[in-house]
Amino acid sequence: MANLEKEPGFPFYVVSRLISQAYREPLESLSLTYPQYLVMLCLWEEDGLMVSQIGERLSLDSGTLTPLLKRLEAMNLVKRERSEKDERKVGIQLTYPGKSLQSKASLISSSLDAVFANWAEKDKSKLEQLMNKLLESLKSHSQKF
Amino acid sequence: MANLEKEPGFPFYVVSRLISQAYREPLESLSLTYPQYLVMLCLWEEDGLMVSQIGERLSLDSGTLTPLLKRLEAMNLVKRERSEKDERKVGIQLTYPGKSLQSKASLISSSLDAVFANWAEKDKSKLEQLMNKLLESLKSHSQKF
DNA sequence: TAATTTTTGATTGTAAACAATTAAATTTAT
DNA sequence: ATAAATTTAATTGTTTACAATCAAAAATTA
Repeated sequence: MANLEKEPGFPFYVVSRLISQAYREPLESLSLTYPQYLVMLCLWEEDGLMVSQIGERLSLDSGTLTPLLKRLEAMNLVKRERSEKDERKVGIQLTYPGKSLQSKASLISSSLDAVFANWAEKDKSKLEQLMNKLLESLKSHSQKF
Repeated sequence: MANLEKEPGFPFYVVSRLISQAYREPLESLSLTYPQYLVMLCLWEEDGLMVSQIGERLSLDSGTLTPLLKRLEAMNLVKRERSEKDERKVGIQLTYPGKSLQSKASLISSSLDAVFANWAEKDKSKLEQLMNKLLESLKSHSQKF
């Protein structure tokens, strides 16, 4: 494993995919994918966000978000409405079913609890802290976000 | 941010994508994507691996690897040869251009150095340690890997 | 041996992810 | 005011990523 072990990015790549997989089963009850769930979390926090604002929060661009939001619209969870003031902007509004889904979603965020079950609290909080630090470092070196 | 902040998986999701983006520019000189680069790393470490063995090392299944390997074959970096002993198995051999590419690849693993430049050595090693621990925890809860 | 199960990779279909480009509207500068 | 630059989202094309299924071969069991 000499080569792969020298790649500092590799564990992050695998961990991210395994986490998405861990969310898959719990999210089936909402018929959402993991990225769709994250978009819904944004909107439950603040309804009526512009596409660009969702993109800022999730570090995703319109090439990813536009089709994803159209799928959420097709599921009748959101409405996409072009702003009248600035017709470049598209606001994303939760529909009633979209708002209602939040109650079902409260259990999802504990999907990783089993994974961390036998972890020391200290390690969990340290990892969280270092991941946030890394996120900031990466963003400050990123052109896009 | 109340909702997103409660999602323990979110930072891993963003970090992984920002890391892939950070590798994009350095990897352009090899005309490789990040996942293709990881496959090549496996093969530079051990030539002639079966598809399933690459999948184990990278936690990827054949639905991802088969088309990726066909692209590497189209680039003349690998050959795919069905085993004579067990005709279900397909061995992946490096071509001469595939082997030669390794010399150009030595610089790639330092693509994140700038990101970690002002990090304390202690934090870096702690993060690496905790990520490997998390990887093991996730794998032990995974059906697939 | 014959039937069943497992292994292995390929295929199909859907959904992200993102670079590059386009189009339209707004803002800024001249 | 008008030209140039910026913002914003959509579009296009390529590449992952993965579930589900299939087919063939091999290994196991009856």
